[in-house]
Amino acid sequence: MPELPEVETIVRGLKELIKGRRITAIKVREAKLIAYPSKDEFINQLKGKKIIDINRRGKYILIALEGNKNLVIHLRMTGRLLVKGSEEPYYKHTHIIFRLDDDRELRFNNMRKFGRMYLIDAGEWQQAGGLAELGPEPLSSDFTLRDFTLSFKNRRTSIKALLLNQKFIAGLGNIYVDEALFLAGISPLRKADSLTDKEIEKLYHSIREVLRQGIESGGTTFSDYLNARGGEGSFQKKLHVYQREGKDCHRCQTKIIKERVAGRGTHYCPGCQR
DNA sequence: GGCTTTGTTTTATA
DNA sequence: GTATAAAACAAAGC
Repeated sequence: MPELPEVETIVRGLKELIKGRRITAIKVREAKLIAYPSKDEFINQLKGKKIIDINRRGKYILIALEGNKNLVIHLRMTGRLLVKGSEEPYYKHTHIIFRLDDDRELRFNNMRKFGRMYLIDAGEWQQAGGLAELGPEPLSSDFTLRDFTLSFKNRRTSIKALLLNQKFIAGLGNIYVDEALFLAGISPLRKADSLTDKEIEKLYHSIREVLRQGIESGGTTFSDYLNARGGEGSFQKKLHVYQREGKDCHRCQTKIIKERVAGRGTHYCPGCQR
């Protein structure tokens, strides 16, 4: 599940591998993955464009192209962006292929076909799904404890649901929300406005810490996630609660519980998360 | 063939 | 308009 650390790892890989390259041809084998504009427009506008830079906003990948165009990509659950030599065999579920001018290819692989691509002009960010409405970047220096604390006002939903809300904070998904709440010692069932200022501060630091560690480990690979080179991440070895149902808590040896919270599989330690 | 998975959007309700 | 919860949706693997 590509969340902020996985997307960041992919973006860093793409910067090294394809920045400055030119797109010479596009093959679209599954047109529904292009959300905007039409398939024909998408191909026509991309052909021949040079890749200026690659960046990230929340879980969105932003590929800046010459001519003020931006290729925006969301991987959703099972999306991969892989850079391969054009002679290398395709993985299963390779749906869109960008041929580059150095005889390599950028391949959009997507088992469940949930991922989406958007090709937009400079002023068209509204066209790219929820990109324009994202909340703050948790690792940015602009993301202050003061703003985070203030944003809890009048929020009565569960802390789990709130942290998954991309308009509230960008980039967290099911894995890193569960891990951040464990580090902070806060139960996912708590109502957001029941958190004390001290708990919010703990959570603020936990979110940033777990995301930094996730990036340092190159992301979490359970079944699908791979970086741009096709390599796996290693953060799955450092998880405290996610996918550890029934196992002993690393801190207090209580058995980890899994239950549905906010409609999602939610893992936590009833011993040290209150 | 029903169940599971998650990120996001949609819908209904207060 | 805002906040929230629940449902819907995407599709493949088991």
